[in-house]
Amino acid sequence: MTEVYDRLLEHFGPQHWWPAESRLEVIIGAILTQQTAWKKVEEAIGNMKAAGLMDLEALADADRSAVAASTAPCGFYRTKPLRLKGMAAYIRDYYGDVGAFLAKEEGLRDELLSLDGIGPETADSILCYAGDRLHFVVDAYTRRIGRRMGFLSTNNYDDVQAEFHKTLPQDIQIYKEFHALLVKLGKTYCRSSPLCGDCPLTDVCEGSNGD
DNA sequence: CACCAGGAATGTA
DNA sequence: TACATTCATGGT
Repeated sequence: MTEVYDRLLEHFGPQHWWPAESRLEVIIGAILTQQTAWKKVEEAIGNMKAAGLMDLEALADADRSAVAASTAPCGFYRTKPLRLKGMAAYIRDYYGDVGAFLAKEEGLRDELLSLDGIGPETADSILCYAGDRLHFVVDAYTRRIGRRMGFLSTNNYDDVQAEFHKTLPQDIQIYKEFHALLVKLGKTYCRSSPLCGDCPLTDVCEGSNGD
């Protein structure tokens, strides 16, 4: 697994994840990017900034329709605006600000999971990229690649994450970079089998199908 | 036309 | 517990 990381980093270089100006922006982006191309998330975040919604108070108190107008490029107009507002209201009401919320030592992941619209991957994205916690982010590419490369034996989210946690160095930068690199590899070579021939890791990849 | 994007919630067996 | 469906928009 670590060899895969080394070779991906050498081949693709640093991916500079997570692109954001603040931790709130990471959280918002994590919710907006669900089943949505990142380019659209950038548009939506730009819209939110222009509308003054990149702020915990403003977002929590904003009209759902106003938030929807900004997040429109990301689709899910009935759910995402409510989820963003719900998240903002929760953090504001119970912690005051994002920093205080992310500083919580225990139970932070469970608390994130209790919020509407935040599942395992989104929670770990927030913990890893906004909170600098050692929570590896497991996505569809990660499981597919891990299985093809032969370094993952299970498919369950928590089990896959545990494999990474026990194999990787306890280094937040590696956690951040590795996940970004796996997404980069997946988007570039693992979408359709013909591309596998040009993949830089064909020598350690067992096959192109099996999904 | 089908398929997917830096998933989650809900329903079914 | 393990799948299947729905959510919405825009790109390929």
